[in-house]
Amino acid sequence: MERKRSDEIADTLEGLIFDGTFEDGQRLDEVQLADRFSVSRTPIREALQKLSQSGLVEQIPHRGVFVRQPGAVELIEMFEVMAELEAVCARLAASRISDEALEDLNATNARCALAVEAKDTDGYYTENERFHAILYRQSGNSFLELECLRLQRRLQPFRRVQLRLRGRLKQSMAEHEAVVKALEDGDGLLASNTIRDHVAVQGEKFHQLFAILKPAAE
Amino acid sequence: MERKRSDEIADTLEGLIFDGTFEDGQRLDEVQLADRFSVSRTPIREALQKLSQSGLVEQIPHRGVFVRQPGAVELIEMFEVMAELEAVCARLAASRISDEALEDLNATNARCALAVEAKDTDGYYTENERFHAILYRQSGNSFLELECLRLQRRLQPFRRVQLRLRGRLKQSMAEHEAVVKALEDGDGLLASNTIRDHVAVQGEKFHQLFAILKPAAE
DNA sequence: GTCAACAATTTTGTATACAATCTGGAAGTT
DNA sequence: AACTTCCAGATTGTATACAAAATTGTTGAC
Repeated sequence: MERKRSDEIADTLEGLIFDGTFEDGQRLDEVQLADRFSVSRTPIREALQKLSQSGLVEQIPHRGVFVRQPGAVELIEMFEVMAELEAVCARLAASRISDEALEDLNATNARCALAVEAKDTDGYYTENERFHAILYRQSGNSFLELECLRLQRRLQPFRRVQLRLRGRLKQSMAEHEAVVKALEDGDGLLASNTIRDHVAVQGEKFHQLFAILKPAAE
Repeated sequence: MERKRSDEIADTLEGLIFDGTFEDGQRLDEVQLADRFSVSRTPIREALQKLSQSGLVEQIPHRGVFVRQPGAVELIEMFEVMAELEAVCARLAASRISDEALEDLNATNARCALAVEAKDTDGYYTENERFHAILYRQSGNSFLELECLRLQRRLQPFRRVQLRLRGRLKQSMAEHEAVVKALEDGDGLLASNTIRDHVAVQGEKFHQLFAILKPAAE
């Protein structure tokens, strides 16, 4: 499967923005990037436009594109929306989910538990993402599923950071189990509230972390 | 305020897709469009990429971009998500809304009523959009507000069609008033449920309309 | 010394030229 | 006759060239 060069570049740039190589407000010079990737300006511009649509950079006509890292307030807002979207997924899933998917959720949770035991953060992270992805799918609404995946992807780097907090992994797992339990009981409201808190707490935890890290960076 | 030519083209193309000039599955030929707009392929490509990100067209590498009109199922899904997002806005707004904004909502509703009297569909539509926009804003979450506006914009052409249905305008107005009432009482749950039904019914109505119009088009 | 206007440079936006890839059909083989 | 191969045409993706706009630096007047 061949992809376009501009797509690869978009992915690479996305990574560079996520990991902080490009800091907030920095202008991304087209010719510099073209030189760096050994291509012309054309695919660079296409890549930047794609990032602009995702909200990772801001494009100002005749002035250039600038990295746009979300601030604390915006992050909290995004986590709030993520929490609400997942809550919707859970409520809808409660009446639409299949037995097979419930089984799948349990299996995923079991693998999560193994990863926690083994202190395998990466493994936990993968399974965690899978857990949420199943939930999105089981909302029975493909459009909602896609929107959730989109936002999840956007928040990915920030979710990851806060998993380091002591004891968060075990608590997170317990919350997952509570969600599955509620879904098994067909209790949409409970499932909805549980997952909302589960996600919202991540935003709050991140906020704390942010408050700690920010002064240190200056 | 100077805009880029490619942005204008994107808007124009969006309109042409909305009003059905380009039908579903049709390939959008770059050179043809370039000729039509009297520009080179470059701004055309930029415009098409933008539309691709919005989901109005699908871009298949080395094959071209194709118009992608949402089918009945996808539309219902989108309306369901819109309903849920607005429900979230209402719930959040119930505890965050300002007296001033409440006043604004009432004023907008009053103008809606006038438009209904005058059979001014366009006027009603404008005020209706404003009503919802205020609600998004009063969620107190800018990110949520933007997401709502984005989806609203996407559904715009389909919302408009279903307003023609007999008696829908009056009923819609009554629902608006019920939402404001609930917000004034600080009853987030009621406001949430009311607005959800208000939006969801639009999706259902549209579905009916779709079922009627579809056979006629063939 | 400060501010304003203007020119030079840099950078973005668009046009054109070229390369890579896909589509469709004709020719040839089994 | 059906299937495969390969070539020609068309179309997308990328490179380069040019035009328009903005930033920056300099000069000159007050």
